[in-house]
Amino acid sequence: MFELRLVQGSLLKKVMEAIKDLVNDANFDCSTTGLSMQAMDSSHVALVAFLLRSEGFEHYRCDRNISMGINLANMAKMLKCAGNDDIVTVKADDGTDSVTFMFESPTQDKIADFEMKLMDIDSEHLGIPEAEYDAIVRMPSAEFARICKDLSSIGDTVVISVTKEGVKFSTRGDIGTANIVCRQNTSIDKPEEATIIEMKEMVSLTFALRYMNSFAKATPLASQVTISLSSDLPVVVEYKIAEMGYIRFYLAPKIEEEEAETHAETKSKSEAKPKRPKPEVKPEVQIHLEVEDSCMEPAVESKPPLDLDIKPKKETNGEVEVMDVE
Amino acid sequence: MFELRLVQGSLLKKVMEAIKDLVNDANFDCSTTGLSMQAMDSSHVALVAFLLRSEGFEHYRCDRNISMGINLANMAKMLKCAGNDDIVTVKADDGTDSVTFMFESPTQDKIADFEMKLMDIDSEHLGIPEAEYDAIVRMPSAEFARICKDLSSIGDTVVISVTKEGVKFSTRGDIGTANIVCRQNTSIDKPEEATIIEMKEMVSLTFALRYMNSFAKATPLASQVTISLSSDLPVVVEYKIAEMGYIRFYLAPKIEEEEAETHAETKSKSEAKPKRPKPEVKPEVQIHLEVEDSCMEPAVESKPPLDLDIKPKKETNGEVEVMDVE
DNA sequence: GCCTTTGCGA
DNA sequence: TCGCAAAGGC
Repeated sequence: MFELRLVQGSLLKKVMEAIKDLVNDANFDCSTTGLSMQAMDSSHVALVAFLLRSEGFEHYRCDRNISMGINLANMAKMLKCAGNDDIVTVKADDGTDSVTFMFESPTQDKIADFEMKLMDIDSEHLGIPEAEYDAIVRMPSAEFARICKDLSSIGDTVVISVTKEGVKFSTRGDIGTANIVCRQNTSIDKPEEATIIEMKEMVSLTFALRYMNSFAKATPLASQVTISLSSDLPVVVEYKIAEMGYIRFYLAPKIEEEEAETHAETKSKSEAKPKRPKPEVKPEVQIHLEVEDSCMEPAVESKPPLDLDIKPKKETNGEVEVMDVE
Repeated sequence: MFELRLVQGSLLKKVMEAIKDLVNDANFDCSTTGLSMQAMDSSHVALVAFLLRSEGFEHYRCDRNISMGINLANMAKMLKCAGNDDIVTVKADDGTDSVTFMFESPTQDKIADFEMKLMDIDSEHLGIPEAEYDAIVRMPSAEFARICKDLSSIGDTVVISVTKEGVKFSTRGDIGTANIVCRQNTSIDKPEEATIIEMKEMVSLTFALRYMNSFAKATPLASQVTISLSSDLPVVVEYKIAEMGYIRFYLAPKIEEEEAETHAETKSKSEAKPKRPKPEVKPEVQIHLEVEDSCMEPAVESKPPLDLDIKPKKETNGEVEVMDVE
């Protein structure tokens, strides 16, 4: 049987709110390591992964590794019924096809339990190799969210360009162009407002703002966000969950059109971005984070999917290996 | 070249929010006097004018008078990307067909620049003659906004009647009638809560609430609103912008039906309102603030447009005469 | 945490 | 165009 108890129940609610719009159904993997999930978004463009380590729970018991197939919208619905101060307990008995959520009000005056049917979901657990990134930007999560929201009122894609001095977010749309530069700043007294850039190579990559805005739903989980960029890898947008783990979003860069580069103000930096080198293809199953087909821009030629260097691991018998890279 | 810098950037945002629903496109006139705009609303029923005097800006430079054709919705979109505490810089080089907005966060850690295409807009600058008004009401802007909102849930038009004692806002609709009377009150200690009436003649005029509610979008700009009424003139609803200027809305009164007057509770006062005397027609272009054709009341016979005594001035070569009546 | 405001769907 | 739900401000 599997059981966990979390005093700060709002945390689970926030995790669900952050991913439910991106992923429809996913397997929640429960092991001695903790509770984790990994799933591609419904259009196979982005990948979401979170981990909540067992040590972070007030109580955690996992007799055997199990995998619970969950409809995220339904689970979010149920968790919405928990008060923000409620203590949440999640319980799944072996051999049943349902999971129970229990919400206890802080005063213990109100106790609710919700039972939800589980689903059978085909999915393989992907081992995502840790990579070296050309640039890692750490900045206030609220600022990142604001920038993505603002830019998406002008254009559909964002070019993220990193230099030693700062990070620039640019877009262009029918009504004009926009550039937002965030300077590096190590505010010691307010570390949550710091913007810190670790850079090996200058990098400039293009992403669909639509997905960035989805990722930014995780903002309530952490005051800072970490954006890891490399020319030939999907960007990683990570929110650390205090004391427990993280939620990470992966998104393949858009291949910039030649025409688009002509306009780019960061032209000189574009050499830092090699033209989409073919990644070494593993003979096993290929996992694709596909370049989004935008029905808004029928003129833009649809590009072949970007191969991702993600090695699939066959998940056998509910046995799960949780990747724990910190 | 033209450049202005405004520490209180939220002010420009508020001006845009106040007018963007009323006017689609308009010329922004930049002269040594300041930045001003004058435009009729898209259905030619109301007129909007604002002035921000050059002295009010932290920096103001205008080498030659220029007129920038702006799509207000787009400009509002861009200004929404400015933080409320941001310092805003607006820049337009001569001979370019675009304008740049720059937003600096208070800490200078974030600097954004937005470039917007300008448009070619035909419009003549109207000299609006200062008029003598029968009655001028000054009252808290929030109260005026609340009244217009409340009344529009009952009826479509408001009758504003001014006597020495106070101002009455009345409406009637299918579900009943409403009258809201605001007494004159000179609160010395809280001048922003005062309601002050300067009256030469009793006056009672009818306006479309729809427009009044649009005007009330300017409420965040000033704690007080001034409503100037005369029987044969458009009402002026003015919000002063502290230290800088004003935003003014003009709206032609509706011609009351005889039937409507029968119902009017202010019947005795209706003599103060001469039956729509034909204004002296200037031989130049006639500017009409047309009486709105309400598709809600097909039974009401559409009246001919009310001629307004507004003398158009041909705007020549970007030369602008800013009316500055305080 | 509540309330106003804004964006979206009917 | 109105009403509802999510989001931002006090």
